[in-house]
Formats: sequence, structure tokens, C-alpha cells
Amino acid sequence: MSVASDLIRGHTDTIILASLRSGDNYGYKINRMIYEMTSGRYELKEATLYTAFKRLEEAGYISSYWGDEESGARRRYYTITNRGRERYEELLAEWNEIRDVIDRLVK
Amino acid sequence: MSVASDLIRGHTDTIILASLRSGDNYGYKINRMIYEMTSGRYELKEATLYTAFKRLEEAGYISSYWGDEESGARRRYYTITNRGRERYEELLAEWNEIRDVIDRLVK
DNA sequence: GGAGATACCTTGACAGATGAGGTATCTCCG
DNA sequence: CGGAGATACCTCATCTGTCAAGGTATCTCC
Repeated sequence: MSVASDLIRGHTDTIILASLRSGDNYGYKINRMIYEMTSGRYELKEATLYTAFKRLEEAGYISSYWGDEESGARRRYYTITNRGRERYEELLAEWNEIRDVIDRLVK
Repeated sequence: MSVASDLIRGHTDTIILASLRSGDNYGYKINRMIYEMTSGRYELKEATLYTAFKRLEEAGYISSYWGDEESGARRRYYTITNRGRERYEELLAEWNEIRDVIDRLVK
């Protein structure tokens, strides 16, 4: 497994929820956005991404619908639910806490 | 699995190597130190700890020896090797990078 | 008509974390 | 003396998230 995967592990859900706060989006684009925001150094693998979507939808944190593209490949759009927004706030708080804890422990 | 586990996952080795930089130490005490440094909010489970020691020793990043306690339970002390110190520097650099990346992605 | 991008999905395997179990010693208290 | 609790080590089966590898389908450009 690559180094990054274990370090990003546990943050996948937070990253996805965070990206949906500003509006519905679809998998492929979310992934490209992550890739671009990190200058191509990190990305979620497709399998990881779709596993996460499924997990989040089953938990009620996101919902999905098919876009009505008239041309091109079909897209499944995801919407963050109210419970998803609450969950995001929790996860963000956890990250802020653990970030400082790890920072202290590794130095 | 608890929340913290997936968030700490991937940092176990770094935390252990970091704690050994200032001198040899044994498992039980390293674990208690982590517990105390985080005000009891996070801890490595024993199984996690000893798995990590084994992994690190096999990789040549630490070495171990039995203490010569005249009383009390026996202790296995760990020493960080030169390769371990190099590895620690790498892991720390990775953490500094990924911390900022995650920070950007989850906000 | 073929290459490459866009876009989705599933499955099996892997690695780290851990619950649950074990062993052994010491100290303290009644 | 006997039991509780702390100290200190270890193993193994199981769980979960990641991901390599495979698949399907459409569009654009040359």
C-alpha cells in the first residue's frame, strides 16, 4: 500500500462531505478536484471513492440521483443531507483535535 | 473500531520512533506516556503496540534487549537505530505535508 | 476507426488495528 | 496467608478501509 493511503485513511469521508457542502457534485469530478487541490500528489483511488459513497449513503449522510446529461457519460450526483452536515462538523472537530495531538506526539 | 483508531492509523510507527529518539524505552511506558500526553483521550491498544514493535524491528528501525530488572515484571527495551532515525525524519516530513493537505481538503 | 478522456461499478486480496485471551511478577491491604 | 490491582509481556482471529484489476458505456478528435 502506498504511504499516502494509510495517512489519508480515516479522512476520506470527511473530505467527501466537505466537498459536497457547497453543492451537489459527482464522483469523477470530486476526485479530480482532490487531485488538483493537492497538485497531483494525492488522490483517492476510484474503488475507495465509490466504496465511500456507498458507505455514506447507507449511513444517511448523503443521497444521490442520476443527472440528466443529454450527451456524454451518465453522472450520479450526490447531495449532502442535514445529518451529513452534522456528521461533517463532528469529523472536522475530531480532525482539529487529533491533528494537534499527533503534532505533539511525533515531535 | 473507535474513531481515533483510523485517524491515528498510519502514525503509529512515527509516534513510536519519535518517543525513542530521546532514549531507550519499553512498551508499557511508551504507551502510558502517549496516554498521559493526550490527557487520556488517545492510546495505542496493546496489540497495536506490540504489532508495531515487531514490524519496526523486522524493518531494522529499532532493536531490542531485555532489561535486567532485579524485581518486578521483565521489560523489553527498544533502541532506535540509525536507519530508524532516518525513517523518522521521512515520516515526519510526510506528516507535515499531509497535515496541510488534509487541512485544506476538509475545510 | 482507433485513441484517449469522461464516467460509473464490482470483486478479491491485503495490511494495520484490536478484542479477547494468555502468562508472570510485585505491592498493598485485611 | 490470600486476593486485588498494577506492572509487563505476548499471540491470534477478526474486522475494516484501501486498492489493483477488471469491467461497461459514451463522447471527441484526428
